[in-house]
Amino acid sequence: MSRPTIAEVARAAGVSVASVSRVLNGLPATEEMVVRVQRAVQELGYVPDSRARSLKVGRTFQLTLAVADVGNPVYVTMMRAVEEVVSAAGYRLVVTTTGSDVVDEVALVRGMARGYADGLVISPLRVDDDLIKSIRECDVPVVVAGNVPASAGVDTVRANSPKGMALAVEHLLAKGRDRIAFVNGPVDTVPGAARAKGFADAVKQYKLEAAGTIEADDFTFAAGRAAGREFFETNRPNAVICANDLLAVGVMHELAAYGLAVPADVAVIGMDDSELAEQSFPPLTSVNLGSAERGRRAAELLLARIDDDTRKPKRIVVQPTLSVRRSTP
Amino acid sequence: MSRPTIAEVARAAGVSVASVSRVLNGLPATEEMVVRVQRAVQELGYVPDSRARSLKVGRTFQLTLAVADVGNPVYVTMMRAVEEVVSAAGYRLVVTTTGSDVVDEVALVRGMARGYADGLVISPLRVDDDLIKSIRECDVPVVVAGNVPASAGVDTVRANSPKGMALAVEHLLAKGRDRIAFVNGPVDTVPGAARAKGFADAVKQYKLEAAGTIEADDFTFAAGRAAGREFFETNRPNAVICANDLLAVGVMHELAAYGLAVPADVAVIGMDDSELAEQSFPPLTSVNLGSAERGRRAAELLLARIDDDTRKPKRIVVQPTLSVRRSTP
DNA sequence: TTGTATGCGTTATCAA
DNA sequence: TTGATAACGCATACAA
Repeated sequence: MSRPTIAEVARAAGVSVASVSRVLNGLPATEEMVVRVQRAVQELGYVPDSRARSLKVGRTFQLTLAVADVGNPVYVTMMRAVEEVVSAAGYRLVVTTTGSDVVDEVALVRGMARGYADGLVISPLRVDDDLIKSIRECDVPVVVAGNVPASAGVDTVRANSPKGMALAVEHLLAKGRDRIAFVNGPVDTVPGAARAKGFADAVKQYKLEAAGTIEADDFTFAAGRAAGREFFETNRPNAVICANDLLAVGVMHELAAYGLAVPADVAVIGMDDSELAEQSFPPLTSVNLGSAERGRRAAELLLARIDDDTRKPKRIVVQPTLSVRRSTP
Repeated sequence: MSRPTIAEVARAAGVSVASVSRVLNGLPATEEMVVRVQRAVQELGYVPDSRARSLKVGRTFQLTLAVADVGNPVYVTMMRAVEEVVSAAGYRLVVTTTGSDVVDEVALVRGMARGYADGLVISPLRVDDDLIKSIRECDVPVVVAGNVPASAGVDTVRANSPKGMALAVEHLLAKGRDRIAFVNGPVDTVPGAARAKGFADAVKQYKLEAAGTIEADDFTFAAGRAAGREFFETNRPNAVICANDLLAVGVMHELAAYGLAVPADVAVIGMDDSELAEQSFPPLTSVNLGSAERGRRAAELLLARIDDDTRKPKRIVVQPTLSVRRSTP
């Protein structure tokens, strides 16, 4: 015996399928009707089929969050925030990993047309015209957690990297560190470009002589280590800012290998203020770019747009703060 | 104008909906038919609706992976492995966080009856009769990544914690550490109970005098720190084995706070061999309980069972290895 | 308030 | 090989 349908419940309760549906969805019904239906539901162990319901109402009550790398702890933070908001609104969250290739991102957005989910929060690592186009043409609402042009006409919520970079530089200068190096991720990515600009701005504003910039191959721990190796063969900075926490932890490992103490010899600042910042040793001073708040607001924007698709696209910017820990003096 | 349906494609191509469906699903058709349909599909930008398809074929081509805590890096490893297998088989993966409460796990398994997904891999932290019952009664195939009784009649793939614990103890003894402490997670959890038994066995086998056992409140970094604090006020072990990497990193932080050097004063071994083990400082010697392989095999079992529900339940045990890093001499 | 009947978009069965 | 048509399980417009 397979799963009972609403028709069998109706038969068992001696009422119509419409009445069963109404009771199940909390629409007006007499006390007796409610009792009869609920009893039948109970007895048969009836559970509504979400597939059929989805087809009928045109919604899956499922939302997608697309991130580049589930191994990056910043996405854990963001995921938690998004999950909290959407589940409170009665949606399930589907987390998808796109990888760092933009064609996979485009394929994902295009695939949304199949109706897997009612909406999408995407945090794209790389953005090109194809991606913007696919987002604009997407059948379901999309919110970008990241930076795309206003012309894309889409809700966005992004971090303020330049401001965050300024916080990091100010902190280091206040602690007397003036030879500041910068380890970035790939500059052809959205966060990479933003961090690069932020660092350049800060250097100019504070009239620093930048003690070298290096572009790691990726935003990962391994890339951070490799960058660190390359780095300390050429420069001798007394501080280094990294584009995210994973890179920073990688660099710290390499510093240790070179016998340099953190923060005594070299101060290190990460970005994202992820759980890893707290767990690393020494605990990592990190720029909190508001990943939790960005996730929360992105989810809220998505829900709002699902509710009303005519509203004007919002562009939210979340301001950074600095979480000072022991990797800086 | 909204998304085109198969009927509109049929009209545009001047053929029947049945023919369109056939072409789209690669069933036999004449060359000309294929061309005409594909052209119409192209022109209209038709994309099949997965909701309707799901209702008709009774499958969503979606699989669920349920884990306790997305912040635990061991699940990242497992998730990656599962994702790889299921996506190769044409399924999307939905990752769900259950938290550590068994009633949430039961609710999740029960909810599968709604037909959200075609199968479930669950890695339960706590197991009770309700959960076993819900798994046995579940409408879709379930594979347990963890330890449940054979009487549950379900496919399982689990780690060999006792063996892993033995590896850790042997390694420490070989390095001359004889006062070995143990920081476990909650013993009312599946992994907690398994680790506890494993440590007790190893202590007996190697005739150790255990230098204290402590039960942390959770399998988290914060709980590890708290456990470490409590610990080093009472005991002075020269080695400590932790039930997972997060706990181990927490304990190492506390050791540093007490001015104890790792591994010189105290050797530390974690379990799971997650990415965090590599990233921690010093890099953490960790028992690899085969989380990647467990994920892979669990996914394979699930696919096999979806394919044939009559096959006899398999119980796979994955053997551990030791990843030696610098937190041990 | 309740029941009847229709349709959501697709696949599958059956005749042609 | 192709076309007409009946489901899949549910929600809802409309009638009673």
